[in-house]
Amino acid sequence: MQIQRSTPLVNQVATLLRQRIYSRTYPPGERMPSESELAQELKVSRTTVRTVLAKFASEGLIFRKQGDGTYVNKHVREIDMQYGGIWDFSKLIQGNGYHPHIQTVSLVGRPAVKEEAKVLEIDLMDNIVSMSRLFCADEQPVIYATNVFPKSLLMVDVAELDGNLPIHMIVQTYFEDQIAYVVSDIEATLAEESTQKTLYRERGFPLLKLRETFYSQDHRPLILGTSYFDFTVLKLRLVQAWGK
Amino acid sequence: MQIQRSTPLVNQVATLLRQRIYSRTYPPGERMPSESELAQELKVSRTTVRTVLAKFASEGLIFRKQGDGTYVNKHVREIDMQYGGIWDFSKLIQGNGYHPHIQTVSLVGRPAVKEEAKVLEIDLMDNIVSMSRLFCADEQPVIYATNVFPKSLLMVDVAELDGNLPIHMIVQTYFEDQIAYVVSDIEATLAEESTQKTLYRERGFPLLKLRETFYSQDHRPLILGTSYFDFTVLKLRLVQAWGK
DNA sequence: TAGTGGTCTAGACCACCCT
DNA sequence: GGGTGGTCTAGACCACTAC
Repeated sequence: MQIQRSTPLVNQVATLLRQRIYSRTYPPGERMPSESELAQELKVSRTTVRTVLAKFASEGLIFRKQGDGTYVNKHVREIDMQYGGIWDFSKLIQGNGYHPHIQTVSLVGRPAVKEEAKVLEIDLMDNIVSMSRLFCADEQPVIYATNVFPKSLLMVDVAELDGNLPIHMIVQTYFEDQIAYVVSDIEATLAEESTQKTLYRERGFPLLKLRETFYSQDHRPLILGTSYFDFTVLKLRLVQAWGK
Repeated sequence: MQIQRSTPLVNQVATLLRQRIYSRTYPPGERMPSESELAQELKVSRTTVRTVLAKFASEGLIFRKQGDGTYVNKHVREIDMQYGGIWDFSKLIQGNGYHPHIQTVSLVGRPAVKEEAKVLEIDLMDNIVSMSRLFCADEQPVIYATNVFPKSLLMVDVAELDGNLPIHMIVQTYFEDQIAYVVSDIEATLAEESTQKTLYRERGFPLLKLRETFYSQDHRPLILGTSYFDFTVLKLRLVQAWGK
């Protein structure tokens, strides 16, 4: 009868409309119902509908033409891939159509070196935890990622860490904190014997290198990540909508 | 010709608050005035203020804590850089602190090859225009970009093209159209003699390769771009805010 | 002209955080 | 308890596009 109020209306509406778009109830490239029609059908205010549509537009999922209507992006499939951000590697692998698998290569504690201390805003030689993991797409290794973080953030013993969790779940579970934003520098590099040869490709093969810093809501750096990325298997794709 | 309409309130508010944030009137990491205070001071509704703050939050410029307040991101400086998107190379160069300069290397018409025809959704051998440009940061070459597009989109003669314009201005001026969104695939590659050697670095130097497709509002592909990017000079940095 | 999205308002109640 | 952001409403007018 009435819509449940357990979760916010905007979220419910967003979930519903997203489903309709991905299930082609509103086909790619076609015009979808007007704001007023949606508001009437879902028994919510036009403002609530607009909040959701604005978010979709900023993701590039839909496009809106004043005086005309709202259209579903013809290339939804490609956008689907990057939904969730480029730094959630498991989701990225799924988005590329593979089944993700994480293998923990090493998990050790050691003192921080200069650059780590600087980025993580801790003292030189403070204890940090370094976790190296190999992400596989259908058993094929595609990303080699090393994350380091201050040991002081850990609420549990290092041995208790579950290396299969995505990074934001690790923060949530073991730090009792939340990732608020990520700053990623994208570079290119060559596969070196020391780290990548056995994992990926022959020496000298070009790889993408991601240097990521994860921050909490109060701007504290939580994790410093360095990842090597085989783009021949996994597409690193961004969709950017113009303006606002 | 001047447009009559006064600028929308949300845009005015957005511009003002952005200035205050970048000029440190609201210092990085500090709490800024509440929504109600801002609404009162600027004599607009709280909804209008919230629309602007929501946009800022999605950019990672501010963070909001329910029951507490709104905080300016401590790392505003770094976020500044990517504001405007990663595909406006002139802005990107400016964001890195350099003065941008564009040099047109070649501008020719020719028939489309297979992949170009497919991506641009035209027939094989249809006429296209290929424009190669070198972007410099303080006279140092950093990006080599080739853009191809169907000749049929051009409203003027090829000779009239101004190679100094950013890509979205070219679309606006010569296509009488608008870029609505961009799909970018990011790859790594090695500098080759044929294209990059004289422009960038020694052969075998790792470069970023961007494959971009620019779309109009009605989902027509406008331009296919292939760019080689020297990340040692120019940082390719992304900021992603977590969920919402 | 009818209908669309774009802008904007005033006010209500809620969930949450601080002291 | 008092203030903050989060959610939501009902309604108004404007700018634009298709017909």
